[in-house]
Amino acid sequence: MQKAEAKIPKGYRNTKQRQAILEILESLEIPVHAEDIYMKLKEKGMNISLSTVYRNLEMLMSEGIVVKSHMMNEDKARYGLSDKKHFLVCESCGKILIIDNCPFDVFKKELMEVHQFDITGHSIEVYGICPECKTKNKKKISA
Amino acid sequence: MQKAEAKIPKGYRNTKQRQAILEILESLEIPVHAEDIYMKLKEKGMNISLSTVYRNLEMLMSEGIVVKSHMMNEDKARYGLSDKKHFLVCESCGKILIIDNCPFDVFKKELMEVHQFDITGHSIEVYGICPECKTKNKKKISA
DNA sequence: CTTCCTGCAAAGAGTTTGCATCAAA
DNA sequence: TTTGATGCAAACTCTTTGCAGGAAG
Repeated sequence: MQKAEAKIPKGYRNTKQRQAILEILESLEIPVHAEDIYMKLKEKGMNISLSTVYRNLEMLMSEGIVVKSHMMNEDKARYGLSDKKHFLVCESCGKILIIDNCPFDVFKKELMEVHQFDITGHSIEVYGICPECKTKNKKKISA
Repeated sequence: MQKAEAKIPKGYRNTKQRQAILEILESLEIPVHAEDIYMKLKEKGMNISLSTVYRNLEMLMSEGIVVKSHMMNEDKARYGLSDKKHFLVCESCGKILIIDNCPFDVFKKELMEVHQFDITGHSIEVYGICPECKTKNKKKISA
């Protein structure tokens, strides 16, 4: 199974900033804050501004390539390619895992019938405590 | 099945603003913006400030009584009692329905085993087009 | 009385926008 | 050459915070 490569959609110019933003998003396992993208590109020596990042993210969202999500307990949004949209978040350390087998489709049909909605998408975030944090907490208690 | 009534948790003073915020939350079917709560109380003639609303929402969240959620395409958070946390949102008109039978528990066990997480909570938002908007769109096209 | 809570105003933080310049096509 | 895209700075909006006065217990 090959990774689908996100490309700049037709009708938009191929600028190096735009290209770089897409590459960053592809290289990441989890969705990130707009400023993370900005910082990573700055570190690479690229001349880019935060507004360019935001403007491109907005364009990519409108084209369905990027999905925006808000984690509980976070004040800023995260952005990621649209195939990474189901998360398992550790409430203790903030670690984020991607859930790749989404069981939602089973439920989707029922939901469409009951509410007569045409379902276009969904977003799932699951919160919990990761194995590492569970271990740390045990140590604290027994110490 | 009787509706569980949310009360001001122990250790906090019983002020009329706090009480009123809780009553508003109980009276609503769907989660609302902080400013909605503020406006509703202002309309009722209550002397209250937006910061009081935010401070109380924060307290209620820390006590697990209120849940904060960000809808896609919205810039501000919504707050609701914690039993109302699964939404069906119309992308066209913004209408929000509560999904009350959450199928997630089936999946939860598997997730805990695979990732060794202690699952503490989750959030689900489903997006689509509601029946009314489907009808409107059809009319537009045929006109 | 004591301490928490509130209202007000100001500060903060993330995101958006206006505008002149730059570069893709 | 044309027009979309960028960088910078300023503007906006939601949310948080400091502080002095007020109310709950």
